[in-house]
Amino acid sequence: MNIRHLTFRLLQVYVAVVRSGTMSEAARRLHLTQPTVSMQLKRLSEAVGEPLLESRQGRLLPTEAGSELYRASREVLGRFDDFDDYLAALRGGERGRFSIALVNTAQYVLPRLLGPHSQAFPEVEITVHIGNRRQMLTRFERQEDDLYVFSHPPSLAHAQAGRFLRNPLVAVAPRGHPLAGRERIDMSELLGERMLLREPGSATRMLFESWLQEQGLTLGATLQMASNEAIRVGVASGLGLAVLSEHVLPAEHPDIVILPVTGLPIESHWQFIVRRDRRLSHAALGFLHFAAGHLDECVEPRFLSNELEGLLARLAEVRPELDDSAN
Amino acid sequence: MNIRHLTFRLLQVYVAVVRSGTMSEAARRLHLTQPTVSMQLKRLSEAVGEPLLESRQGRLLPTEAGSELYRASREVLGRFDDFDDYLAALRGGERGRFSIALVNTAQYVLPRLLGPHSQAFPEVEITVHIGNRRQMLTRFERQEDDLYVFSHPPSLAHAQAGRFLRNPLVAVAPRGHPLAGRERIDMSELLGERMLLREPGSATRMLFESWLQEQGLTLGATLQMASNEAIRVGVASGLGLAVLSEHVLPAEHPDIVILPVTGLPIESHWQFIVRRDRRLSHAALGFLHFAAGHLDECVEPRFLSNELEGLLARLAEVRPELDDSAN
DNA sequence: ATCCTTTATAGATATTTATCTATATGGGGG
DNA sequence: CCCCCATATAGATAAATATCTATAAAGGAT
Repeated sequence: MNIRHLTFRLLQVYVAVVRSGTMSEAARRLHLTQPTVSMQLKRLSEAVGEPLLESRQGRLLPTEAGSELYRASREVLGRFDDFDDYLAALRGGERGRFSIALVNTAQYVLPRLLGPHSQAFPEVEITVHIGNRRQMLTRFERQEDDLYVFSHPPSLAHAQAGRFLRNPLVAVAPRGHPLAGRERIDMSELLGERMLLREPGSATRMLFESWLQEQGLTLGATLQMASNEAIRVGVASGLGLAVLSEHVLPAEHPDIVILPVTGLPIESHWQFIVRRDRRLSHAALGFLHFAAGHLDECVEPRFLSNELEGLLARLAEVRPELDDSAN
Repeated sequence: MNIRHLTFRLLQVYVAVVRSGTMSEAARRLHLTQPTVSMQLKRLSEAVGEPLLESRQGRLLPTEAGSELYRASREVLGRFDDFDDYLAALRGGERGRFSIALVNTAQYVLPRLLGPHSQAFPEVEITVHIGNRRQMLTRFERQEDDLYVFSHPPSLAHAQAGRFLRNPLVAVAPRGHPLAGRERIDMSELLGERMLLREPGSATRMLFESWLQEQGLTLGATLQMASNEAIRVGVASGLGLAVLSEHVLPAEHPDIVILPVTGLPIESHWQFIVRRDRRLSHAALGFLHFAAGHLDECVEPRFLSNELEGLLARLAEVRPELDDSAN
């Protein structure tokens, strides 16, 4: 049997003929003319190298080889119908896989979105990468992930961004600190205190430092710690003060107070970043849609800042071009 | 996904590419040029409507959709490989189905061939039809079977024949009959006896009657019985004499004797008859081959008359033309 | 940066496919 | 014996397929 010139269409026609028992009838069902069907069948028969049908009292009945071909055809066509379903699920974002890279601080809120999404789409497999801003930038350059979360996007030449959450940086002190009761504090008053800082390369530190520079201030004593968690605990236990994302504080934080420093909080926003040059997986796109629609149910209202619809709209515009050129 | 323009060839190429991880390598293996493979892949990708492969550190790795397509392709190609095996078995006569129509008398010997054949090819399903000559002729006209066994073939315009077994008709009498001890008997001496005859339309009766006519003889009293079995028992129990196929007698037949009538036995031969206008199923052809090769092991040497090789040679000649025109 | 390998695109062509209309052929039922 | 339905063949054509060679572009490794 010569499999080379076997098309799925041919099998469809054949199945239709076996089902209806006559070529003319099959032709009508397939919206083809009878000679067309006749030819197709002849081709198929030649490809197989055996007669497939024989006329018995006006009906076309499959021969031995024909019956087996019919079985094979149905299985094969069925398999590709399944594949079609699979594709549909993939396209609907109900299935598939994507990876997302977060800067450290975002890990305090992203689970609020990822959790409900997994609930809604259990077939979608998500890989989360967490690290500081510098590490995330490297991943971004290497195009290792579908989605990225930054406060300040890297060059937008190759990417598009959409804000979704406020990320205010606040100054914190241990409960009982001398400044804790004050109604208004100037940053300069804090410079004498030891400040706990994240490592260079952290987004929080970067933001804080550039804000200080704007204010023309310089830090006194500092202590570097590699995680927000460590800093929070450090502050609570009197190691020093710090400026960090409000999201890092638990809902209840009896041992820590936020200082009403003039000029704070430093406002920043987390945003989803999507590379322009990498095709976004359906699953990732599905997640963005999910986030756009359910963000308000997943985070506290005061942090809401949902500009994802805009991002989705822009993505939808660019997509078609990519579709054709892609691989 | 547009299944219309999906060919098996395309899937083969795709599978080769996924396996080797590069298009160039796949092209070499398939004895194609690299641009060819590139184009094919592009077409496939368009048919599916999704990118299938992405380049990761120099290797082409399937995307989510690509992996599923790979799975589907392998299953589908595998299914058709199986179909190919099935066809091969069919062609080799190892599998399939055929039907054979026998005149009554032949049922005493045909099982000797059919049995061993079934032993050798258990996957071949055989339908046997048995009746008298007239019934078999009707089946033959209607092309209801693959093979027929006659002593005297019908018009050979639409058929080919090959002898395979002597079918001598002998005169029999009950043991102890007055003529039983004689060394030579003339047929005319038997005409006074009552003769047991098969029904009109039976081959045995037809042969016997035409022989009588040649000899210018006419029967006296007759008694008609519908089966060879009945006649044999009838003769044994003294109902009369008969002329019947030697094959009808069991190996040991203590209550019946064969009379040495001058001019007997009437020589005839059984032959396999194959219609020219109906394509012979592989299974039937396989049986003829089997018969040609194993006849001598299956029947007593004195009945042997194997001219099947000639039939097979003639069939092999005609076949090719049919092959093309056959549906 | 530069070279090598891999992939993609362009341009070309013979073949095949998919499909039609018109017509011939053939087998059963009255 | 003729008519009707089904099937097959012929002839035609636009589209697509399968392939090639030559060349450009892209991505990694040195």
